[in-house]
Amino acid sequence: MKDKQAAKVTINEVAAHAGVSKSTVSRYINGKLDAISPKKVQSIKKAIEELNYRPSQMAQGLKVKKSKVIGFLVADITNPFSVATLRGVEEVCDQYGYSIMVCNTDNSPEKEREMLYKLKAHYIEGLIINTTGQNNDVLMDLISQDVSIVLVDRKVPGLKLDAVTTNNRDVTSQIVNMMYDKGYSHVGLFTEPMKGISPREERVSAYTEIALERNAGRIPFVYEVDAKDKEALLQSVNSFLTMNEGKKAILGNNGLLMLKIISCLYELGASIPEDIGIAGFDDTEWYKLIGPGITTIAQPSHEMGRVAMERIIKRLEGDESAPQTIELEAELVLRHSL
Amino acid sequence: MKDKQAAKVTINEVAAHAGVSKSTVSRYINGKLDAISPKKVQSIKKAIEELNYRPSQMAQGLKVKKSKVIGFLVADITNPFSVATLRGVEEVCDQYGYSIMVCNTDNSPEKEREMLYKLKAHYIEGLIINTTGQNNDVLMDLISQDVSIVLVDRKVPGLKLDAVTTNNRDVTSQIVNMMYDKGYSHVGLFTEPMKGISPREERVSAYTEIALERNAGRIPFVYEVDAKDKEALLQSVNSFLTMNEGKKAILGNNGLLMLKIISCLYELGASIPEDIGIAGFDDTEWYKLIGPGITTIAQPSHEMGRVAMERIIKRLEGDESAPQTIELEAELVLRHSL
DNA sequence: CTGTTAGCGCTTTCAC
DNA sequence: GTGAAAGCGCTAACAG
Repeated sequence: MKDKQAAKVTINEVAAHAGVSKSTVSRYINGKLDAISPKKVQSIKKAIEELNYRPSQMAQGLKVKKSKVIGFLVADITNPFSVATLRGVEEVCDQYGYSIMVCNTDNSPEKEREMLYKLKAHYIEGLIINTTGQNNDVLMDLISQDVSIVLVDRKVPGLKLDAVTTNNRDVTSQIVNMMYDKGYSHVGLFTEPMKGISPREERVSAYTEIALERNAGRIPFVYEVDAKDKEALLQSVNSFLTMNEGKKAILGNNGLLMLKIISCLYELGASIPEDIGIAGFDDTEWYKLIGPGITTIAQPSHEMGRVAMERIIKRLEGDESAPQTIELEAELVLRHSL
Repeated sequence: MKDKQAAKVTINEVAAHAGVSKSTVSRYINGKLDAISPKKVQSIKKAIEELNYRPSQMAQGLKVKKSKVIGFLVADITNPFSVATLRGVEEVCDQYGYSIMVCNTDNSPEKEREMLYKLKAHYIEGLIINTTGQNNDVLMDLISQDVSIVLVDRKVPGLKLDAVTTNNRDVTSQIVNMMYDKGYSHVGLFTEPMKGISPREERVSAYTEIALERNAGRIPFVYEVDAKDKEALLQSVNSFLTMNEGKKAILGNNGLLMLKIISCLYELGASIPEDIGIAGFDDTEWYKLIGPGITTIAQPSHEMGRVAMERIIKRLEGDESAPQTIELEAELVLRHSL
């Protein structure tokens, strides 16, 4: 390590420099200006500027049990949906002086658990989480430690927590109906394993309901696939594509999966929407540039992040009202893939 | 606030529970096991498990001046390039028990400065930054505070810091040459304002050099545009497109810009590569699905994140060698947009 | 208004 | 081996 390390300036130096006690400096820092004589305010201000002093979050935090950091725990930060949400969270964090600690879980409950403990050790004040649903005990522990939690996108049954989600059921019904209206007799839903993940389940359930209703007698086509298993996915897509009847369309359960499905379609030489229609969830700017433009359900992910963080701020400010789940509206973006 | 708050379990409870002093527990936590009698090791282990104890990072940090957090400061976390890098950083952070604090600067030097101070207040041990280059003083201050800094993607002249970059010049020359080889007589480079940002400058300079060499007498076509100003961009693209001579191709300086340019091309009804060729930097999975597939220079962004973080770990472990810039190889991904 | 004092939860000499 | 004590940088009574 370097030893020419300039000692960090502390409240003591400021106090000495300004000729006051550190309590007074502390008061100044905490904005209790009207409890300090104007001249001292001036000298403290001057000292702080000259020394370029910044209070240590660690020391402050240790004392008041407030770290000014909030945790953002998602399955995969690489997912554009998560990034957009993070952006929203960040905007309001910034506004209130909070910092964000970002963690990936890769949908692994064990990793999630580890991360939760890590975040706890950092005394996070709030947590925005896209949970696997397998660590409710740790979540409860965090709650008892006074950290404010809000679930984004995924709700957890039996966990009374604030949540911000989208109207998955409605919007799924809407698009599935539209698909049938457009004359697609066979609409297949591709989804990653549900594993109790609420938005996936809601979409599947809404789809199934409409499929049953509109397509009497034919079983709904739900393909549960692993987006990472390219071969298997290709198989599934191909088997759906080559069923020898009807006009077909695929509904993809999320953006990442859509990407894989479209790749498969290209590989199989199927053209959109002539050979097969397709629509999905999430929206990225790229969607409009792919094929004829992909019709999709755009989630207000950025907004979800903002709302989630605002909820946390409210909680931190003392709001004790019952947990609520805020459902934001997803938007159907019509392009030409159907 | 809730008052049923379960007190956080501290080292004292553990000590009491295990019937030892807190010094001994501290020794245990810090792995000095051979300095503790085996039976005490057992009882401490048991106590920790039963109480589900985790040492407070804040308290530890305050004492040893190590927060176990590293800062990740980028212009725009929404940029896929940044996300991939973050992912890489995260992997190695995880491995060494570090947490990441993520901040956006939006390319604003003022915001960057604010964030740097914020990060400093959190006693970050390391910083991975994609800098505007306008806050070298704060960076130096951080250095004097013993935080290890590594620049990613963007180098800063005059700042002797570790950096990880890509071989922009080489790879740009390569692709530009290829474009001319393919018979494009007019290749235009579209870039966002250079403002001293090294990769942009390097690419423009490499392009200019080749353009001059291969296209004697014709001035290079460098369009400096604002990716956010849709109208102006459309203008520029159109003016290049409608020059009434030669076979044309565009080279876009980064992924975000590419997206906008391709949109413009679609809007103008130009088809790729018949009416105009195009190639760019960065690579996202979507590139292969757009038009005929976009030829691009894929940066090893994930790898860059890993390498950057590994560099920090080395520094933190005491490596005092001279700052080095590690240049990773970008890869030319040939598809059919040229 | 302002300084003194006592910790926050941990690490680290320094004795025993 | 192990505990007592001091202190990291800060805040929060409590006097004055």
